[in-house]
This record gives sequence, C-alpha cells and structure tokens, in this order.
Amino acid sequence: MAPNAELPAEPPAFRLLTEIGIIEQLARNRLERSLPDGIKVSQFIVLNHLVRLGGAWSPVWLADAFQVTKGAMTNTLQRLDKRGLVQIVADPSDGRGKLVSITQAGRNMRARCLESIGPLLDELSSELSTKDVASVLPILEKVRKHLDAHRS
Amino acid sequence: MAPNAELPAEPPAFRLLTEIGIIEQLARNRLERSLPDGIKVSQFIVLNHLVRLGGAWSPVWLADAFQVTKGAMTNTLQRLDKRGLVQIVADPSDGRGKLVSITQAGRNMRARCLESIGPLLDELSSELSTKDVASVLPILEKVRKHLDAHRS
DNA sequence: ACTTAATGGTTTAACGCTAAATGAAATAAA
DNA sequence: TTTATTTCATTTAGCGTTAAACCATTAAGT
Repeated sequence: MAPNAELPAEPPAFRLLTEIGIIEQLARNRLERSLPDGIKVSQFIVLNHLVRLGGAWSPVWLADAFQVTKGAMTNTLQRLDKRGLVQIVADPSDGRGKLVSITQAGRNMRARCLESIGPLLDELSSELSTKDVASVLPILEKVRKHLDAHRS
Repeated sequence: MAPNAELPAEPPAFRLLTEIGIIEQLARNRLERSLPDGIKVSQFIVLNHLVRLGGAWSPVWLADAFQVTKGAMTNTLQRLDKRGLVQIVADPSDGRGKLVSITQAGRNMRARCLESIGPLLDELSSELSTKDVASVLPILEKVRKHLDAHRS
C-alpha cells in the first residue's frame, strides 16, 4: 500500500520539529554504535565538556548546562565515576554539593570518542557545504533559545 | 565558576547535532506537557499519520516509516488500542500480519492534539520567518536522508 | 514435498529520561 | 536562636527506546 500523494502539507514548524526528531534518533543511534566501550551520548557530552571547560563543576550546574534533570545527571555521573572517567569530591565550601572533574582516564576516553565519531562528522561535513551549516545553525539556535526560554 | 571564553569551536557538524539534540529534548518535553490525556509524542505521530494517510497499515510498515523498532511500535499501538484510538485486526491475506487503522475516537483525539500543540507551532512560526524555515528544511532533509541511508 | 530462510509481531532485559518524593545542608526570616 | 524556605543530590516509579530472543507463518530452495 503506497502513501497517498495528494496530502495537504503539515505546517512548516511542524515539519521542522519532525525532521529534527528523526535526525536526533538516527544520529544518537549511529553515535552510540560507534562510541567505544558502550559509552553513551550523554556520557560523552559530559566528558567532552569537562575536557573543554576544564576545572570542577557541580552536578546541578552540569544538569542545567545540558538540559537534563538532576536525576539524569546523577545517573550519568555515577556511570562515569564507576569507570574512573571522572572524579567526584565533596564541595569544601558547601556541605550539600559535589564537584566533578575529568580524570586522565577520562581525557583518554574522550579522545577515543572523538576518533570514533570522526567518520560520521566527516561524512556530514562532506554532505553539507560550509554555507549550509552556517545558514542552519543560527536558525536552530533561535529555535532552541525560544524553547529554552518558554518552557513553562 | 564561569565558562572559559577562549575555547576552540567544535566542528560545525558537531554543533549541528548538538543543537538538534537539545531542541529535540526541549520540544518533546514541551509537547508532552501540552498534549491531552497523557498522549505521548510517539502516539500522536501515529494517530496523525493514520488520519492523514487513511487506510490500514501493518505495524512493521509503521515502524519503518517512523524509524522505530518493531518492539517500540508494538508498545505504542498497544497503548493506542487500549484507549480505543486505533483498531487492530488480523491481516486476512497474511496470517502473521495485522492491520492498524484509526477509529472515530482516534480522529477526535488527534484533533484535540492538533489544538493543544497549536500555540507552540504558532510561537515558532512567529519566531521564524517563512524564509528561515524554507532554507532550513531542505538541509535537514539532506542530513536525515544521509543518516537514514548510512545506518549500518 | 521437504527443508531452510526470511518476515511479522511480541516479549524481555537494560538503559536514559522525567517527575516527584526524600534527606541533608545552607539561607532567610521571625 | 528558632523556624521556614530554598537548594543539592539521590532515589523511586513510570514511560519510551533498543537489542535480542522467540514463535508463528510465509516464501524460497532443493
């Protein structure tokens, strides 16, 4: 059974979100297949940011930065900690808080992750012109910032 | 602790996927807050397509169309069926298969869903120019098709 | 016809996520 | 000081997802 060819189009914003949803799913799937040792995208993101930013950060700061709940961040950090990829210590200036930083093993793992996702990024880069990406990114940023600002 | 201002930029394709990931999460969250009766995005998508396409479709066809596994589709269809929003019958021409179609209750629910997500779509539409969306969609489609074609 | 392979759908286990409840510690108010 | 409120982190329950195993049925190969 073939789809009907004469359908009224969905609203543009709807199509945008649909496209984004599908890409997210395909990209996450592809990334997690290529990441080493069962590292998940959420874990890689934390590793990557800890390496890039350097220093020590609280779980709640990380949760806010990556738009996930505290519970999700607790889970991610525990898994990274079990592998020795991050170091988690009590915040000396706040008895409630903790501070998370990268370890050398974490740095090495992040480097391996970068290598493993390289081919995918290269593929996309050759699929898209620099102009393509440059025109898309600001618009997506606008969408993201709007959604971020208006999440009741 | 403030982030370091002098960071080398991530590769463009990386930033693209990051942006898409965050938008997906924010959009899904916002949508599921506004959809009626705890309808999930995955359920709405199935309802919407059944209404738009009409007719009866097999679970495996739906799973392929929406890029989810058969198990995920089984789950979604079972929840829709429990609510009486879809009708599932045995495929008369294939003893293994089933055929899924929308019910009147499903049509009504889909209409309620469209109303409930209207405000979000309107917001995005006013945030983005028609030209914005028109320039973004083809590029995202290119990304999606590439990922779809190259998922080993 | 018989055997083998492929397909349709379900189920299970494992994971990530959210929302909400909890306990501990810091802050504000009285 | 004492009380109330906010914040940090964890835990629990529930949902959606994948991957893999499974059964029933159909299709293909011999």
